[in-house]
Amino acid sequence: MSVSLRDVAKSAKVSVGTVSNVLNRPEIVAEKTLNRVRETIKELGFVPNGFARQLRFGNSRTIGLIVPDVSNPFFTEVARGVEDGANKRDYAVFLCNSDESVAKEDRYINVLIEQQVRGVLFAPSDIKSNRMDEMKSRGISVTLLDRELKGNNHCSISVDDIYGGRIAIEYLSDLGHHNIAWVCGPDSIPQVAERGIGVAKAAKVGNVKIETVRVSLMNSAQGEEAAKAILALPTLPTAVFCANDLLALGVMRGLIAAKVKVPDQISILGYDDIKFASSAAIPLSSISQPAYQMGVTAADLLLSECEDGENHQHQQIRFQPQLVERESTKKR
Amino acid sequence: MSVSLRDVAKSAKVSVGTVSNVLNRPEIVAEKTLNRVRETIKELGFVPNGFARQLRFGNSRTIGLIVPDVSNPFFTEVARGVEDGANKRDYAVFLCNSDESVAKEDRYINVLIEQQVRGVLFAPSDIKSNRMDEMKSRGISVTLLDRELKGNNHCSISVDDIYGGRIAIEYLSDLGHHNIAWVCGPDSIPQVAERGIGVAKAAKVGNVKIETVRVSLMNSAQGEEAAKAILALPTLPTAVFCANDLLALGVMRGLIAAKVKVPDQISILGYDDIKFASSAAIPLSSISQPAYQMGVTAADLLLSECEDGENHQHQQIRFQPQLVERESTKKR
DNA sequence: CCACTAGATTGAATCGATTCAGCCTTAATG
DNA sequence: CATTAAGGCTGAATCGATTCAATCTAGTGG
Repeated sequence: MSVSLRDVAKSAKVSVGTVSNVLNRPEIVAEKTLNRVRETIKELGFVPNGFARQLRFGNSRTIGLIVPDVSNPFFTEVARGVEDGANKRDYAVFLCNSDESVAKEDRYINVLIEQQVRGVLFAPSDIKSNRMDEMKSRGISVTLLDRELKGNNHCSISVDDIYGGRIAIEYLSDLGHHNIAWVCGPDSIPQVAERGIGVAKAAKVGNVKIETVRVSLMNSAQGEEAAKAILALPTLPTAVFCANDLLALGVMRGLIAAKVKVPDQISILGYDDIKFASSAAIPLSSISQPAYQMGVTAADLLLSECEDGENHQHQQIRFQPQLVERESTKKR
Repeated sequence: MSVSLRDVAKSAKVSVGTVSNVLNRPEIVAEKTLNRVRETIKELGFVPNGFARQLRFGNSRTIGLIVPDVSNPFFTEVARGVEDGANKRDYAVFLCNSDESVAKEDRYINVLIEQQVRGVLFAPSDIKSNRMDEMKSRGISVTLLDRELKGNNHCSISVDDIYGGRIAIEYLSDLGHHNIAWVCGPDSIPQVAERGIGVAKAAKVGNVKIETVRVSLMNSAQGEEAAKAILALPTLPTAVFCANDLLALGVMRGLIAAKVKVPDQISILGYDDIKFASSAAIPLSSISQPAYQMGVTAADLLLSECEDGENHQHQQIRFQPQLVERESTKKR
């Protein structure tokens, strides 16, 4: 069925060792032999069997990527970045969606161990998971994605959500808004909680009044609900900051439906800067996370850990979100 | 570093064969031995080395997924479906982005062959690629994604884009629109060309006048340009059908900016039904493709081909897109 | 007490690429 | 001509799990 190195050797009338050398240390093989063997390889369509190679080496050129859900736009971009970063170094990526289920995560970790991946990029749903140590002890490097862990046992890539919340309020405050609605989901989502902390901090410093409007799900339908709640507030805020863009778009729709002029009467600021933010009716200002770049960096970090081995220094890289100003926010 | 089956055997004072039997055919091992060996396995934290097993078996439990770009919303959903479908059968998925580059595709195909994947889900940028046959000849099943190939050598999963174009125009025509602008990208994109064929067919039957507005890129900025072009038309159409949702959102923005009432004066219909379509200022009516379902089905199809072997019947599955009616379209 | 059987266990051979000690040429040097 | 060195090349041993023919053990029946 499949052509083996031995077949090539036989066909080219050299030993297996020589064929192997042609592949891995061509410089020590005589020109003539080199060409002949290469010819034969092409002729037979030989591709080395990765298993055998990896069995010998004891490690592969693959990594695992465990995220809650690739179809979440943030992770889509991260995944794309990871893939590019890994590809650059000639690694292949296993895509694993955990759906926030620890059980699914566990199964995947087992699969990845069996596949002897070199490392894992992991956005755990439960940070307390002890399986990270297990992977470590099996020689599999682990880099945390979008999470951070106390101590210095792992590399990690995360976003400074507190900072993101802070610059959002600072920006709105600079525009002259001192009465702002903060539309967010449940605090059980760490990102929401952190952004909220940033909001509170900046509000204190800037002397801004914050009205918190909490919804259960962070989608645009709930955003419309939030708009209603905002309109029912005793004093109408002049700006709304939403914990994500979908909420913001819902709020926008709700406000426009109620004949509120955006941004003239109320400014709206989102979070995430999803691709469609700029395509909205009124292009949405948003806090952007460098998701793609995070993915690339994560892959880089993980693979350098894999390849440096002992003398690797764990790093905690924290990305700063950035304000993207569009048309949904305006000076008061 | 890593514990091998041999280590377990030594520690439990049995032969390697017995340990292997404990793992794979526990029913033929004596109760007492079974327990002792299992104990030892747990004690040493032994996990079998997948490479060795796969080297022996000659095949893995992995598949490859080659798409132009996972961050394209359609493929994001497909990928998610594929992952779920594969996971159900205990397969892991390699994610590969080709960026429409044949060279990158080629490199990935080599990687996948090396990894001895069981099968590949492939959305080739160039359908004429002969590497599919090569994979076949290596015993790797190939299922085409979102492409179809004459002949009956491959399974394939695709969408009936002609049908999609047709039902779009039929729907608009039923609403009383007989003067419709068709906003699309270059015909070199097969999907665009096919949707256009459907449009033309339905127009002929329904006696609808179609104005084609062609743009170079299918994003929302170009959609705004298209809106200008539409407004400059000698007779203003009463509906606009766009080749994808981003274009449609751009058109929507352009029309609204020009004080055209949507949908009262002009209806807008998109294509793809991206997640964000329902969150638009005026929720966008669109032609929806069952991307997630396509992914699941593709994985199923591929894996049943892998597992059935000889007696597998190639199937060409064609999904029908569906109209999703929202608020951007209205009876005239 | 032997023969026979079923059940349990063994361990060498296997998969395919890599490695490395050692062999074979050739060329250069004394 | 003998010696040495260097460059090429070889092929057995290796990685770890699986397989299967061969061996061993205990139990039953004659």
